[in-house]
Amino acid sequence: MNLKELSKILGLSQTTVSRALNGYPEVNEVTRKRVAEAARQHNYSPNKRAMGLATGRSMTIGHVIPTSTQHEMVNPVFGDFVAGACETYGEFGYDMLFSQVPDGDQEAAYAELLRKGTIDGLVIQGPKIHDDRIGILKKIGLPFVVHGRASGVTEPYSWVDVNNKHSFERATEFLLDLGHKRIALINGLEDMDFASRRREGYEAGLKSRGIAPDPALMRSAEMTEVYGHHETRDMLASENPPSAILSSSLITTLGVRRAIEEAGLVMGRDVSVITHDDDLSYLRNGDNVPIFTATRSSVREAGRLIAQMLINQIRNPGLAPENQLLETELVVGRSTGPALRG
Amino acid sequence: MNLKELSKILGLSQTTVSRALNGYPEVNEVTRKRVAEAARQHNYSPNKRAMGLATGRSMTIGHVIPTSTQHEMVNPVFGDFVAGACETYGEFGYDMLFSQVPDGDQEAAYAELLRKGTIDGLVIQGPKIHDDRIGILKKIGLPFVVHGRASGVTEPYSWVDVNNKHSFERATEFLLDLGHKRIALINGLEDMDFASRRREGYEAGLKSRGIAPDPALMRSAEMTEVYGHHETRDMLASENPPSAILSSSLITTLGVRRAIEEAGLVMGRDVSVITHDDDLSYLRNGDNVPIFTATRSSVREAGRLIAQMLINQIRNPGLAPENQLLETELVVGRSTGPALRG
DNA sequence: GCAATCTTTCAAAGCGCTTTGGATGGATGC
DNA sequence: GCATCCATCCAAAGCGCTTTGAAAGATTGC
Repeated sequence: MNLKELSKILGLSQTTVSRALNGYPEVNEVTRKRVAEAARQHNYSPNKRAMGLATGRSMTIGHVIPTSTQHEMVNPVFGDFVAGACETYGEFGYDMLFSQVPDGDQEAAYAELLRKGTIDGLVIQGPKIHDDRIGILKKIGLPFVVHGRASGVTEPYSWVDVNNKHSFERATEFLLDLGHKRIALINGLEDMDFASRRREGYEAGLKSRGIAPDPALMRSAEMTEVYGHHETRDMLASENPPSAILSSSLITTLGVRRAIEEAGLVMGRDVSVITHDDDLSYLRNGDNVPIFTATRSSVREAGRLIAQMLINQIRNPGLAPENQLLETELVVGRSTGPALRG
Repeated sequence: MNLKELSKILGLSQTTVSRALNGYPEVNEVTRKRVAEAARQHNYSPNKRAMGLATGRSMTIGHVIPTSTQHEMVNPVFGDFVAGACETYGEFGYDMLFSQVPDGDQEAAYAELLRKGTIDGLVIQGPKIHDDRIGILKKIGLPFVVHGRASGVTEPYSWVDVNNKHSFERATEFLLDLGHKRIALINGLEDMDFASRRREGYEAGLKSRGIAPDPALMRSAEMTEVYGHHETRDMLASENPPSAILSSSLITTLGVRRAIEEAGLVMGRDVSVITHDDDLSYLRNGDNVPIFTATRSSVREAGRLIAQMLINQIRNPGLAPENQLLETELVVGRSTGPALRG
């Protein structure tokens, strides 16, 4: 069932039927109703490819699969982020398309995506401090929104980001207020922008109380459970172990807890822990009482917001880049307590 | 730059250029080279929508976002599965498209996906024992492959599944061999096919040694960390606690461990634990020494296999449904040990 | 009552590609 | 020398939709 057949059945031209279905004004309300009814009855829905060809829009938004090339790791945040974005896309009639863009020739890959006409816009995840992709996309002229920011990029572009610096500064001060002096940071890879900002926040927090950051307490790597375990064990076994740990991801923090318990210590008493919590649907931070004290920000909600911003950018081509900074919520759980007197 | 312009530049017809680029035989090797060179030089790549319209194929494969409606949970396995599938799609020139299909009118939604011509095939995830989707898709005639099986569906269809029953039977026997008599099962939702099969395996293992399954030791819910913690705490506090636990997902198992440690017990000594491990990239089961004894099967690899099977089905329309049963590997870690003499 | 103006409808062109059904010309066979 | 065949190329139709420009009919103003 296509437009031609449907219009033949109705005894109308394709023009009229198309206009009736797309809500154009120059069509009688009576015929519009008739058309709508017939379309439903005959199970007609317009062919997207043909529509795209005729309009030049594909009603599809691209996402690039965020695999870290180093360990081919998929970001655990991915699923929830996508679910959030997808919700919004659905509302506005957009589909979501994934590609794997080879790390080598990114520019060519993006340009091809545009030329091929497969997508109307793109979401960029996991930006590094100096991220080439932003410049490339601006040059190409493909609408895009970044999930996060790239501090090294000065030209304006659209982004939605968590206020990572402030968030970790506040968490650090919270620990300082509890009397902790030796606070460790188990961070993500610090060429990633979010991780770098968290570190800045951490250091700013320490400096505000006149404490110099100790390199021995600052770790950076891909945020796995094993990593959290390894670094924590290492630091706890050192001569001057930390009394508190700030961790960049809930998964890493599970490893932190494992190491604390293996060392025969009690979390929240012997060692305080604050984690960032992306509010993943499959990994909640406890139910009623939070397991960990955490800086929380829903990545699913971020997905929704980014989708909205991108659709807005696509629909209004001349629009200036938009930005949105999300504050985290500091949730106090049972993993933090006052520093023990040494 | 489109076909028309390119052919004008080359002084050839669109037909010839198109054929040269698509590898048809009726074109001189010399001109083919010339065309290929010009295409590269002018950055030409064919418009996918136009191609799709002309060929009737969209070179796009659909995935439906697997949100459990109950808690709107995104399956943690999602990211890695998608990454695996995407790899294979990329190799064969397919794109990957996501939609959220409303739970209510699935049939209509699938039929529309087909009619709209957005996708050439579909991957179904998370099948329940009685899954309507399979019947619907067979009726509609859209090629598809199921990740998992639906025991309640008798007609043939293509699937790739883990041998869940055998896997859990073997795990149960492994625990029995260690002398454990009271073995708990912390399972996923048992209307899900995989969970139901795992339970069958668990019960078969017990029965082979003449042990009757104890309903008090069998739990079923969505596989979160909190769930694992809750059920384990509950069972350990009971009059007749289990000495071993079989858990359906690594994330749940993290909760199991937390409860064991909170109870002041040592995992692997006081309570043995075996988990299923999907080999997620962001949640490895330890590095050298596995943390948990586990039944392991890479969900990323499953993604690759399913993508291959689906592409095969799409390319050979008459083909009979294919099936592939993957065996898990039993990895022995530090979470299991001999039963203590009561 | 007739020109002017709306309202409603339509025919046809075009989006960029593939593919059918020739055309052309040189090589081949007899 | 003529018919036949093959290799190579092309013009044009068609995929299913949107959209431009025009036409037909209804309504209005004077």
